[in-house]
Amino acid sequence: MKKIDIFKKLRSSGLRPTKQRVEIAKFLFERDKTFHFTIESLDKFLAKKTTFKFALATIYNTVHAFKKAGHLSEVDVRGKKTYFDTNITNHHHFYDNETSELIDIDASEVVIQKIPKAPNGKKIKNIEVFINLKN
Amino acid sequence: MKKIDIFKKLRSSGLRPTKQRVEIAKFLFERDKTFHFTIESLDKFLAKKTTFKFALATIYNTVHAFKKAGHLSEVDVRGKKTYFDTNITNHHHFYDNETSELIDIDASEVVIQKIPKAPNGKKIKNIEVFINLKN
DNA sequence: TTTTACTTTAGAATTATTATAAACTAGTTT
DNA sequence: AAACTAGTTTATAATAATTCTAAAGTAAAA
Repeated sequence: MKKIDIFKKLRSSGLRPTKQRVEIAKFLFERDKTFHFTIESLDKFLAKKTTFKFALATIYNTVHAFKKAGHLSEVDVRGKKTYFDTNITNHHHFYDNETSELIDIDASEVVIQKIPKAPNGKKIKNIEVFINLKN
Repeated sequence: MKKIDIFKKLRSSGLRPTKQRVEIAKFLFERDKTFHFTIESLDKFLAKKTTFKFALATIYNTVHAFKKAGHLSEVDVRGKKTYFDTNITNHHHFYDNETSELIDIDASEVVIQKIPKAPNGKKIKNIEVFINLKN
């Protein structure tokens, strides 16, 4: 993804392309594979990669802005920290408890044959399959 | 579940049947349906139901002791609070985002036809299906 | 009944996250 | 290009959930 695309992505989401947002967006979206992270890990990655500093609050703000704009999704993982995912398509996850690592599973790789119907008055919003791994 | 069973349950898990643990165990396990709760909600329920006080730390300790002993399971729910479940069988959940409520789905009600194989060196520990609900 | 090891408790500490308010900056207007 | 305006970053404070700590209490063993 080119710089100009980053700018477009931000603009189209009503986000001003500030120095920090561009840097975070480049780090998150200029890659081939999907990327999973927590705010803490993102902060560390950015500290290594770039010269200028990011306030933690800025990282929180920016990541949530991206999430709100639909550029990131949030993943349900047991634990205290919130995990984010650059893969915003409908998909599932492996979770490796030993390494606390998430691995994407393409939606086509999981076929569900039978599912209960939603309780009265409710509809199914989405189905998440979470496969816990062990060694 | 009778009081004597509660005692046995605690004993067999290496837990001394103290006043607090017995009271919490009775509240959690003397019921027909499975029960979902957070520490905060359990604290409120106990405050209503019983006369003596429970330190929050005791509730945390006791719930974690029950979990460690296999009497409770923890549920992956996005958000800050940790959810627990008195249903320790292999099963799935509906999650109602409007009410923050969990509803059990029996394992037999979900049939998965296709699943990817675990990454090299890893094995599948368990599969959790999480169905998000909307109105 | 004395002892010992485990528990409870209140409060402090920690961790993740969100709020705040001042300083700053991008984009627009002049 | 200078001035303006609205959105942004920052450091720090506040909040929320959870864990830690050390003293006081209690169950079970001796």
